[in-house]
Amino acid sequence: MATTPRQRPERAARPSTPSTASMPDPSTPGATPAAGATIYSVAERAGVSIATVSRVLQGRAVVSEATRQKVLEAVDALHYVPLGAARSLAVRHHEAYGLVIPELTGPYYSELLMGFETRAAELGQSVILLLANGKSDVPSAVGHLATRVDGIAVLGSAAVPPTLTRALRGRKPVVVIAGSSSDVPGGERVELVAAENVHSSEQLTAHVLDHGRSRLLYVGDPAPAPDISERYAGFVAAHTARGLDPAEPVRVPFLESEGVAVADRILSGELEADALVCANDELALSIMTRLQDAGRDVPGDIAVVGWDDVMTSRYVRPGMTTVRQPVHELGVLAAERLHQRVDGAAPLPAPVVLPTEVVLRGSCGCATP
Amino acid sequence: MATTPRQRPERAARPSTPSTASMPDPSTPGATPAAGATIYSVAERAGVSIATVSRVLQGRAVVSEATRQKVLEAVDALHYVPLGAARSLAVRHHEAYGLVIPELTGPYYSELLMGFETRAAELGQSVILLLANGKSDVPSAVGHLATRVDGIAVLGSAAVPPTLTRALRGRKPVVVIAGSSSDVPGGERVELVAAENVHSSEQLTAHVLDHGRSRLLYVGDPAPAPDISERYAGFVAAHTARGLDPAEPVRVPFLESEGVAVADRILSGELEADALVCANDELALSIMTRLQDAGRDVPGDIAVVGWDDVMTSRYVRPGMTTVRQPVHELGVLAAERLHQRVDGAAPLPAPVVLPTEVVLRGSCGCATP
DNA sequence: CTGTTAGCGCATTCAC
DNA sequence: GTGAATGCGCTAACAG
Repeated sequence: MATTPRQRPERAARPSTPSTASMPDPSTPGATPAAGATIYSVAERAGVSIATVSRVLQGRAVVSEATRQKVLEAVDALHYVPLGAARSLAVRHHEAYGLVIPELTGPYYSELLMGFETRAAELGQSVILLLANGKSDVPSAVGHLATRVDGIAVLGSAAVPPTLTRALRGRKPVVVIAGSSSDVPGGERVELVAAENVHSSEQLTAHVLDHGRSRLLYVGDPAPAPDISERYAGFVAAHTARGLDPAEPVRVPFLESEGVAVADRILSGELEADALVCANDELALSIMTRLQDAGRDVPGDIAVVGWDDVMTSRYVRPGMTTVRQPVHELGVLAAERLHQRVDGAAPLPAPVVLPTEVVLRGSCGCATP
Repeated sequence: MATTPRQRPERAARPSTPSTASMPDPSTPGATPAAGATIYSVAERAGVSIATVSRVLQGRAVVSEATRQKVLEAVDALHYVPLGAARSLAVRHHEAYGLVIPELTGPYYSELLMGFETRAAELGQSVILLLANGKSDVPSAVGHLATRVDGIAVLGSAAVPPTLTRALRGRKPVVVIAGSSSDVPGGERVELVAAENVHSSEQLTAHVLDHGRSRLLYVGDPAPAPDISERYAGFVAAHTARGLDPAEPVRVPFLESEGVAVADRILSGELEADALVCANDELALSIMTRLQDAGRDVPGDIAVVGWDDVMTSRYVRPGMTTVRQPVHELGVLAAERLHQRVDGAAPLPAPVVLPTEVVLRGSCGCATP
């Protein structure tokens, strides 16, 4: 077979309108052409080459207004929807970023995702979401994700980072959100973005101590999530700074039901404390409510503080003292960094840390505003 | 140029290990090969054809254990990550579904998304998320999305459906979540999945009337969201059934700040009512709290009920009477239907409607549990 | 301003 | 059980 000009097989185009389609009525319904118009069919119908079709669709190169119109007309007459995969293959970019988070309960992940998606969209990137919880084989799920994105953002607490960063070994840019440096095996090309934890936790704990409390308990398991262990470190630091002895953390999962259980252990006398520093608001809220229902006075008998400033924290009485993180900004930042990296930028040598804000309400002992 | 067998340009493969890589130590770090291993480089390294590589990676066809190992070895020596776009182009499927929702505040969208992602993942599909709010040009964003997915699920209240379904005209399967039949212009190939609204709203309203209330107000704008207008229809129906005259809805956006404003209008006497049926919990909660802060007794002076059963509704006192929707299931269902459709199934003729559940707590006047 | 021509990397018949 | 060849639909030089 000699080198003949590429002959596209005439797609069984069975024109929906008989023939003289000189001025087709676009509003005519039911005129769906076979299926799968391609750049070739559009080009043919417009009487131009595929390059021209590509040009007007891309809007990059200059095309005469006349041919431009012909192409546009053909495009919507045929209901042409370009095949993203073909474009991706040609431009050698997926134009998509992956985001891996554990789940989507509470405002934290949602805000993160919103920030990420917003910025990604501005940058012309799609976002493919992967929820790690409940996936039986996370590594392979991540591997599959890597197949279709230019870069991946992972939440540090997703328990994926180690596996992930190893599996990808510099193959794709990765940014770890709210992770710790230990997530980065041997200086791989991984970046970190996070909200400040240690200092604000120390500050919050000190504030509670300033209220005259002396037997504080830290509630929540620091082990699985880097940010939580940082918060516990702050808790410890505040104690150490005054020569006090910090208690071991009460290691429970971050569930409302676990909060109730902790409250019961306090009510039964098993746990003793005059203040509770909780790993997040869900825990703090469920504990406080249970305590109150049992007749305890918060903060009179016992102070309770949380972390995240969820909506409920504004509605309960007393209001929940907590810490607000710039979660949305974290998402934005992650997308931004990913974009830089895909563009060829070198990974930032040090983690980017965003400031947090302690929100004082009544549950810590402050005069309720 | 005669038809010579396709000569792949030897990728500048500068082998990271000198030569005799007979038994390469996989743990050796820093051995990242150039960049972008392809199926060709893997094949070459394994001494097989690309077809064979494809076979073992796909796991479909039968390959001898020996060659299988060689391939696998080459794959991870080269850190081969297949290019999803190339696969998509070849198999003529994106293996991805799009989900279009307005935003991600509150538990509703999150649960929906979780359900959708979970089911999609089980079906081997990625999910590309598009948040409509804040996008200046939603139709084009959706158009771009259509470029890279096999099907799209849209939230009825996203205000996209009409544009969307028109723009896609049967090009891709679409399922509208919590939309109304009016979203489906002229019997296009669009499906509807939704939670029941009219009946449960009527039931909830009747319950409030049964508490002896007579001047009910519906708070929230039914116009933009089909599900809200259905709920208002239920509100109306409950009144009509007893020969009562339903009030016009108090048309406000679904924001806490708006709830506060509504409460203020009640406190000032501008609005008069002994019960408030709110379009969602956020509204109901902000109104109730404001009323209480001003000294009003809920439900004594005025009853308040919401919709969605958010977390806060369990924590406030009195507990918020509300309606729980099977949101997660809605997401699962949407993914499921999309998959069926992509598989060639015909669109379901009638909407699939999932049952909801009225949750009675104290804010309606019930003895608070 | 427009058309021709190569690939992009993978899955997939066919042969063998 | 394995290899050679072809095409998926699009972008991007390169000519004209």
